Amino acid sequence: MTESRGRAPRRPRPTMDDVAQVAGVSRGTVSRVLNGGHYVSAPALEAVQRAIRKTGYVVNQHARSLVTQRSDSAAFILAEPQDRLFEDPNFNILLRGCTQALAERDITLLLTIAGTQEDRKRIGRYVTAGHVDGALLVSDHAGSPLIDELHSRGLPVVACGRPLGHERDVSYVAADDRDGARQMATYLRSRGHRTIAIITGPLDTSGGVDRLAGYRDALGEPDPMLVVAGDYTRASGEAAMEQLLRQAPDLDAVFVSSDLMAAGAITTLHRAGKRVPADVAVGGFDDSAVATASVPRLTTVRQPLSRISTEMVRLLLTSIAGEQPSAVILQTELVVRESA
Amino acid sequence: MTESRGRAPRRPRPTMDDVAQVAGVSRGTVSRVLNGGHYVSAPALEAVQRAIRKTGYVVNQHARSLVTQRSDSAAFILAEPQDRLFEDPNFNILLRGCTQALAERDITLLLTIAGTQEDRKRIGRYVTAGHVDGALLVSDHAGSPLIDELHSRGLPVVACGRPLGHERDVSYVAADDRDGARQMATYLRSRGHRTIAIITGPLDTSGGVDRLAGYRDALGEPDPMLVVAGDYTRASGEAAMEQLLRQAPDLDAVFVSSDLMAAGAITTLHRAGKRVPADVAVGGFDDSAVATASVPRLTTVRQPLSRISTEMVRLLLTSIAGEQPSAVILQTELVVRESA
DNA sequence: CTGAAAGCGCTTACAG
DNA sequence: CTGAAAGCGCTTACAG
Repeated sequence: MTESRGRAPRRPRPTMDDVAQVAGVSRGTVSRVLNGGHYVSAPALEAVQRAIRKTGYVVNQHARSLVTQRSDSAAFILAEPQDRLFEDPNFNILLRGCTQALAERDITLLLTIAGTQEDRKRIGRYVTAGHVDGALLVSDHAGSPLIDELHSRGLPVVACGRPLGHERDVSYVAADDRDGARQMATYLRSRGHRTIAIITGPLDTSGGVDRLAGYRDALGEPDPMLVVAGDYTRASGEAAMEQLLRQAPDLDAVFVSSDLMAAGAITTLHRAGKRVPADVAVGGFDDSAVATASVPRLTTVRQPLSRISTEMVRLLLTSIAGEQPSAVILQTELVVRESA
Repeated sequence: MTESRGRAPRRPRPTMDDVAQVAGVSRGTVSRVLNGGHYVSAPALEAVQRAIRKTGYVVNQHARSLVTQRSDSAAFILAEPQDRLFEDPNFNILLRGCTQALAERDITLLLTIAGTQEDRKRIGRYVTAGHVDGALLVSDHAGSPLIDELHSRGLPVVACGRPLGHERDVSYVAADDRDGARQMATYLRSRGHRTIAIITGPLDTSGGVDRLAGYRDALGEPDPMLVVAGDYTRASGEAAMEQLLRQAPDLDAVFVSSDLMAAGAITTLHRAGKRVPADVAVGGFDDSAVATASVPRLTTVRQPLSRISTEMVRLLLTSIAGEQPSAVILQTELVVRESA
């Protein structure tokens, strides 16, 4: 009664020696059972399994990692203020895809949020102290010290999106942002729009510069009044659209570099009394959940996020296995709905 | 040139012995420097620090943890499908508060999402393998095996909200849900409303049952047609409101057990041509960011989430230090805005 | 197939 | 204040 209540007794955890003793075998045999059961006789195997159940043994990961030099876990590092993780459905998909792909290999994914400079330091220390075998780096900005530190420590890293300035140093997986943007811009022009503005992502990220480059490929060098940068948040989409409306009131289309910002832009347009797409056509990027939740539903560029996750995990595993860094670029696809 | 490109050389990590040799001291002295610098002479201290810098030494956490039996990290376990984390601003605040409070003690918080049964198993294994010193358990449902496993393994655990069925086993921090609900229900009646419905949270969580109990305290046993359960998501708020409108078309007020669900309920009311609060008054619970973003802004019950975070961390630390479990109940407060 | 032994990289009494 | 030594709990060749 008293035993079953209150704090669970902090009895010392059973070790492999305890299991070995109960099973009547040596510690080495217990270890072999734990690590695949090869070279173990059937009776020994069963005795060990029974002993494990009886003692409630759980391996001590620190001891194991100390000798194997592996932790069987990886870090998902989000180099953004925490709010972004919560606001942007892309991260959601990405995180889920990576978690699942790693779980299949029995690797635990630890989510860490490196929003502040201080966070980045703490996380840099954490991941380089051997806690993880590798890192998936999401949404890092050019000039961030994080990627430098991870790379210089020799930690296997895979970035999501082209890591500006580190294209040859670290592996990465990216959608073909430039081509996707080109498709969208070309489509908008083909629909008869003449004054096509762009809301870009941050210009220290590949999504920012590459989607702008694709727009330029299709439409040539734009009037500077038609270009405003956002930071991928909904609020920044609203604000950027306001600025565009002031700077270029005659625009008849806008290519927005993310669906979430596009949803924000639509809010601003409605508030200004503009109809979408009749007065202003709006194209997004991502094809995330926001695209179909938005009214009208977004014409957008689909990037294959779950495929991106599995490729990131694949590259991470090969990198942990000692391979050279490499890059994977995935196709994008125009998805036409109502907003443009 | 080739050296600076491609894969960083996987040189073996420097160990304490390397540092000791460079500094010309023993390994013990290096360890003392690392652990606070007590009982170390000034020259030795400086020599070691220089050697650490020169070698780029980083402690091997596994080796350290093996002897200290501590990992200096804790798990934040969200026992919900992943989407909930992203949708509900409460988790955001909670996570941030806990991360920060722990960072001050140099403890890293690992976020794990235990949405599926399989996740829960994997995470149970992970946290009981010594990876973390304790766990913060958020949004667990009655009957979930997770809390049993953690507790039976003797892992220090602090729950957010009253852990139904484990009130004496594990520490927890909760807002006074029942009193908050009582305040809201009393307020709604004082405003002249006569047919006051309730959208509850899941009835296998304390937030679900306790807020319903507070409503009962104030208004007595309700007509069953006035009670519908949601699951704290916005979508469930919309659906529950639709059901209420069908079951009790004459209702003139509704107490919704979370702000996010309340926002969903308002969407449904507007869609049905009802004005808020003129036709139907809506009261929320949480006072999260949703409350002020909603139109009209929500009258709601404030729960002190950041205070809850710091208390959770405090209890976790005392539990890790070996103290008996205890509970902290924090006051709630009615916040009147436009929706009721 | 199995056991004895070395060793992973630390911390921490213990002498000095 | 400092060094030598034991020991944390595992895995993995190495003999047998």
